[in-house]
Amino acid sequence: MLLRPRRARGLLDGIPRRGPAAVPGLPAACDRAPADGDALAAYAGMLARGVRPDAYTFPPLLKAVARRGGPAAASSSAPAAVHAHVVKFGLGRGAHAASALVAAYAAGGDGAAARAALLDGRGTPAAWNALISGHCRGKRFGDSRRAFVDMVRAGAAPTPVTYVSVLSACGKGRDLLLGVQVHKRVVESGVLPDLKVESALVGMYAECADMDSAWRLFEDMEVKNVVSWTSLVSGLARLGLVDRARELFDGMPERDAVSWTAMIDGYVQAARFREALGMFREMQYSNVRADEFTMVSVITACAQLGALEIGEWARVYMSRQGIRMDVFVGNALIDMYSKCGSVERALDVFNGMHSRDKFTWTAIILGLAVNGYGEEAIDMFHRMIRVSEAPDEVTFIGVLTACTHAGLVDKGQEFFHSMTESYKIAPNVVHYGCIVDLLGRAGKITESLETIDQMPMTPNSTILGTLLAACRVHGNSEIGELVAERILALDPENSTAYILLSNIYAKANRWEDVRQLRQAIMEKGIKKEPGCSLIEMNGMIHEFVAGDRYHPMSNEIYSKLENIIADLKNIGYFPDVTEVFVEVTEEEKQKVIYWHSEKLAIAFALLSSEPNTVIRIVKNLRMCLDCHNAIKLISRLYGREVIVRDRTRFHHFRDGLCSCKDYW
DNA sequence: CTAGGGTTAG
Repeated sequence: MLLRPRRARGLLDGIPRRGPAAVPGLPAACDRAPADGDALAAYAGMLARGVRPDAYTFPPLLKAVARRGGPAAASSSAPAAVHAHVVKFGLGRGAHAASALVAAYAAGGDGAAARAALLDGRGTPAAWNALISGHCRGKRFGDSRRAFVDMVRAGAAPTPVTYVSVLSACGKGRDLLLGVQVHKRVVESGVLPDLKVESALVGMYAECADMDSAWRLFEDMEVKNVVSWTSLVSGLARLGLVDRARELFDGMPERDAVSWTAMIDGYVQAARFREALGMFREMQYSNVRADEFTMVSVITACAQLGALEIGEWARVYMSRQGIRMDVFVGNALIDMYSKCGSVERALDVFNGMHSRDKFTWTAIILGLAVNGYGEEAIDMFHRMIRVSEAPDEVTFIGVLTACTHAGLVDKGQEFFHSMTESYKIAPNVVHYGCIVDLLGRAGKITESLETIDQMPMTPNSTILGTLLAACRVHGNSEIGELVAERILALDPENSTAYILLSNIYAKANRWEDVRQLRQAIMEKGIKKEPGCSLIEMNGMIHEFVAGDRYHPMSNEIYSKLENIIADLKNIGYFPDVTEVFVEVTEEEKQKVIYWHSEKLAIAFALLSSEPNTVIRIVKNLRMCLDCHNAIKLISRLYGREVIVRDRTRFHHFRDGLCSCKDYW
C-alpha cells in the first residue's frame, strides 16, 4: 500500500527561484555556506528547466528538509511534501527514495509515517537502518532502539550500518543494557573487524560512562582513526576528567574540528573557560578550520567570562570564515550578549534570526529579565505563545525572574499557577525559589517563608539562602536567624549563611552577635570564598582577587584607587564598613573594603579604557553594600556606565543609580 | 541508511 502524503502541494511555497545557484544536478553549486533553502531552490530550478527528477534527486533533498525541520519541528510537513513529488514522478517504489523518506519522517518526529514508508520500501535492511538512524537524528533514542528490536523481530538482517546507528542510540540514550546486547550480536555476526562499528562500540561505552570497556575495545582496535580517539576524549571530558582527556588529546596522531571542539567544550563543561579560549587559539594555530559547533562552545565560554570583545570577535571571525550562523550559534550569541549586559545586541541577534526555537525564546526572555527589562521579557513570552512555541520549565524561570525585576508580585504568582494549569509543567524548587525571591523583594518575608514550608519538596540551602538574602535587605533578623539555622543544619560549611546573618546583625547594630558569629566561623575553620572579579580589556581577561598584588599594573591600580576614593569623598562618599566580616581595627576595615575585587577592577578599567566606554565586570560573589554605593557614585562622577554581573543578578550603574533599585 | 563535538536555570 502506498502511503498517501498528507500535503501534496506547497513544497516550493516561499522558496525563491534563484538564478545561477539553481543549476540542475548541482544543488551544492554555490560558493557560500549552504543556507537552509538552497537544496529546495536548486530543485525548483531543476523543475523550472524541465529536468525530470530521478532516483538520485530525492535523498539529498530529503536530507535538506529534514535538517530544516529538525527535531524541534515535529509537525513539519516538509517530508510529506517531498513525498508527494516522489510519488508524482513514479519513484515511490525505489529503494533509495524509500529509505530517504523513512529517515526524513523519523527525523522529523513522524514515526507513523516513517513506519508506513518503511513498508513502502518493503522493509529492506536499508529502510530499517533509515528508521533507526532517523529517530536518532531526531533525538528520540528510545524510538531508535525500539526500531532495532522490531527489525530483529521482523527477521531483517542487521548490517554494519544497523549496528553503527543503534549503538549511537544506545550511547546517547545511556542504555548500556541494550548496548551490551548489541555488542554481543556484533561479535557473533562476524562483521568485525570494522572501523566504524568498533568506533561506535567505543563511543557507546564512553557515553554510558563505562570507560574501562571503551578503553579495552579501543586498545584492541587494529585500525584506529580520529573518530575513535575523539570518542574517548569526549567520554573522559564528560566524566569531568578534563585533564586526562587533554593528555589523550595531546597524544592523538591527528585532530580535526570535532576533536578540537570536544576538547574545547570539555573545558567549558568543567567551567575552565579561559582554558577553553586558549584551546581555541591553539586550534587556529594548528590550521584546523572551526565550524559552528566549535563556535557555540567558544561563545559559551565568552558568555560565562563576560568577555564581550572576544565574543564580538568570534562573530566577525565567523562571517570572515563563512561559518554558518545556525540556531545553536544564534542562541549562544543571545545568551552571550545577555550575560555581558548588552541587551541591545542580544535583541539584534534575536531579530536577525531566520528560525527560532524554544531555546531562542527562552534565551531572550532570560536575557531581558536578568538585565532588568521585566516588562519586555513578559511581552516576549506572549509573542512566544503567539507563534506556538511551547515554553518549558526554563522559560518559566525567565518569566518569573522578569516579574521579580518588574516588581509584579501578583502577575508572577499568576504565571506560576499557569505553569500547572495551562502548560502542564510541574514547578521545581528553582521555580519556588523565584516566588520566594518575588515575595522577598516585595518585603513579604512571612509569605515567602510560607511558600518554602508549603512547597511539595524539601527546601535546599539555595532556596533558604534566597529568603535569607531577602531578610538582609529588609532587616528582618527574627526570620533571618531561623532561616540561617535551617541552612546551617543542612550545610554546616555554608559561609554565605554566616555572612548574610552577620550582615543582618550588623544592620541591627547587634555587634556582640556579629562578634560571636565571627568567632564561630573561625573555630569551625570555615573559609569564606574569596571575592574575585573579571574584566576584559583588549581581548585579555584580567582577574582581581580582593587585596591581591598580582596584576602587573598593581602599583598604578592601587594609587588610582586612592585617587578615586578621595574624589568620591569629595562628593559625599562615606565608607560603609558594616558588612566587613573580618575581625580587624576600624582603620583596617576601610582598607578591606577599598580593596574589594570589583573596586580594583574599576580602578584598572579607569586607567586602561577609553573615556565614556562601558565598564563590564563579572563577580563571583554578591556585591557588598559599600561597593554598590561606591560604584553608583563612580558612575555619576566619571560619567561611566558600569555593569556588574553578580552571582545572582545584574547591576547596571548609570548616573548614580542602579538598575536593581538597591535590592539584591 | 553509517561512528566522534554544540544552546537555556541552579
